[in-house]
Amino acid sequence: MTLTSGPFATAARQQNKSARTRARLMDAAVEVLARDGFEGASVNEIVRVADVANGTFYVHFRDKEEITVAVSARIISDLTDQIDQAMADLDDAVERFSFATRQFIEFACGLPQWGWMIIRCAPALRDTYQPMETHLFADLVRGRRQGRIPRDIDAFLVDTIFAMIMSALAARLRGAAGPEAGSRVSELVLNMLQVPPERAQAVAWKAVELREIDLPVLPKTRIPRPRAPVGDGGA
Amino acid sequence: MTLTSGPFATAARQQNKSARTRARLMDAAVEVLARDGFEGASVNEIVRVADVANGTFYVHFRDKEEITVAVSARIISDLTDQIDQAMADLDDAVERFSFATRQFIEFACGLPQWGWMIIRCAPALRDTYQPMETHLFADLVRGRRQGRIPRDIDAFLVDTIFAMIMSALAARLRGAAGPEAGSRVSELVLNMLQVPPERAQAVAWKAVELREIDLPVLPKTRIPRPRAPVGDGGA
DNA sequence: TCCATTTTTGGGATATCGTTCATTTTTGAG
DNA sequence: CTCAAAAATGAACGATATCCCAAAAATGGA
Repeated sequence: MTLTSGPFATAARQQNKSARTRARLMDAAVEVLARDGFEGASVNEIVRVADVANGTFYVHFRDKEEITVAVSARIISDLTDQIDQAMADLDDAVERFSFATRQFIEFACGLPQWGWMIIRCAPALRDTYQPMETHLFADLVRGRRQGRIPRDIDAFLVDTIFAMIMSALAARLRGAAGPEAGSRVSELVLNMLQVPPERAQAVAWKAVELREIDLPVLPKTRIPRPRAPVGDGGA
Repeated sequence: MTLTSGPFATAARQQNKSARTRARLMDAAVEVLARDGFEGASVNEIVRVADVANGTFYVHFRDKEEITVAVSARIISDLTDQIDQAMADLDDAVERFSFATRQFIEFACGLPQWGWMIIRCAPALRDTYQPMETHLFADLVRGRRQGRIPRDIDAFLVDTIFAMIMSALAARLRGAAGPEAGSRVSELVLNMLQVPPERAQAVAWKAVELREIDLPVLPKTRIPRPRAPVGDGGA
């Protein structure tokens, strides 16, 4: 099954053993969380999938929540970084929104386990997933300031938009919607924001070159072992 | 704690012992499902809350899924019945939509456990909750036919709208939104459907008399014991 | 090659899970 | 009240959960 494959394991292949084991646990966690959801997942199932002894888990993580947060935070951070980078040259906030939405959905479809994991864990770990909404918020406020979004932006609205995007992703993952899902939900959101319909449609359906997100996880190049004089027990 | 209170238990107070125990289990299930979600809920926890012996559970239900479906189906059915009834005199589909949405959110806020339970179980039991979307679908198609909703209606769109309503309900339940949540999300949906903005606003914010949903569960008036020569299992 | 350090191991303590079923308690018609 | 039918009980079972820790294995610099 999932032995040394998986995005985290692949990215950690050059690192020391501890990091590699940690990465395998994280890959396994994604698989289990995607399948069973946060409440339904168990540490035992994660170590089983990772093909690692159960005691090993507790060397790396305190409990289910910690590994979930670790995995989620890493995925969110890498994903938003890469999407930000891919649209570095886009100034128009409306186009940015549509691009990011489409890129996000298509990406999460390429790694369905990541998609499902996000969908099933976001409600249970709201503050961990907050950065995604914050990003969204920022772009929308920008569009408002640019005069391209007539409607006022606030937290309730951003929450609503986030729910719409997640719903579209879920539909896509379960096969109820095709690749057009991103454009459709983009257009719906822009209509909701009272962007002129012609413009909403033009932006949402404009052909864009969706980047193939590198490898979801970049190694973060950590040197194997710098120099560790004495062990000290933290809190 | 939750001894003989709870909506199901109250409604079953006049029925035979079996029905009363069943009702207590259902009340307890709602409490546990609201707190722990579907995957996280356990039969043991349900019987603990219901203050009933563990073996008793299996006299009434096969497993966790069965009681969840039973509870959900009953709640959905009662709720949609009552909302339908409350808007029997409303013809305009746009007004019907806004009314139903607002009534639904306010109702689920009055019984927060029911609200949380719906939010946390709907994703896991999609087909059980399908009737809600079907109702929504019907009203929207009606509005389309009436010429009041310019945008075409399809499953993807209804899914999106459902997600928006659930999101608004969640915001309301967690205290992030006030009583205006229903009107806000109504207006957003109507904008999305390309209903003229003035009309959307007028309909969504029009003062309506929200009915206090009776007792969520009506007894279904089953005579305590009519005369039962042989037991028969109705579907 | 050797060996101190890092890392993994897997079994054990303890708790809870779902489920069954022989037994006890409750119910209500006669 | 009597007593057969209906309902509820809770002890007991095996599976599985979390978490810890003494011991074994792997690692990598000298």
